[in-house]
Amino acid sequence: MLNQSQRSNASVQIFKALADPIRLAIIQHLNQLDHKVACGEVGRAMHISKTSGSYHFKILQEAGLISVNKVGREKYVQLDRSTFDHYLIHFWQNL
Amino acid sequence: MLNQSQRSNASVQIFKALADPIRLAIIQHLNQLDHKVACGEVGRAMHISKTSGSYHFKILQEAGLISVNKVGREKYVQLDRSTFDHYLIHFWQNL
DNA sequence: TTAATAGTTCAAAAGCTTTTGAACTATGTA
DNA sequence: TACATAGTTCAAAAGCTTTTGAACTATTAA
Repeated sequence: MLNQSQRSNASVQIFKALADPIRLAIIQHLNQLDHKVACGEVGRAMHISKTSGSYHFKILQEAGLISVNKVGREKYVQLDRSTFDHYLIHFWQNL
Repeated sequence: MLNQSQRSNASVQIFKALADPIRLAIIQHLNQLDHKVACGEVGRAMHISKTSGSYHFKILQEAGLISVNKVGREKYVQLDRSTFDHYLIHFWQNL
């Protein structure tokens, strides 16, 4: 039988990124704000350590669920709604 | 910080169920057939052991992504599209 | 009966994910 | 300059998921 990477594809990566309570809470928070916000500020609102925040934002970014831009020492993040649309809203078309 | 079960909720369970290449392949297969089919038949089509099949169907069922009915010694499964609609198609409304 | 088939359960092993704290880079401020 | 702040990286530990084969239940067929 095939191993993880042999079967892996983009949908699996998206759903793994969504399959975590902290990351869903981050998404909910970013959705409510609906504008760019610094990682640290979000992390503080989630009551997680900065290391843990860094880890979760990386997973969301690699899945294409957030877009990122760095300004000075701060990293601003924002939802990338086109990815949600593609994999969730149009799930059956894309399967 | 909270542990897994303290944060867990239904969306996380759904996305965990979707976050696996074998289970996505099963969903794809059931979607194409669009009628009841026995677990064993699906498992054979996926080239997985029956133990592994039993494990994956349990996860899909507990997430509410499939409905199940047993006839004799066979267990027939079918997609529950209302769950997909609720958590994927209406993702933002439900967040 | 006996044997075959569909599926489940169990515990162990293998594999993957998440958290942690310390050490780090880079930028901004006094 | 020195110090503070935002975020990253690393390795180890803790925790969770998946696969495996053997043993099991229940049903069907010869």
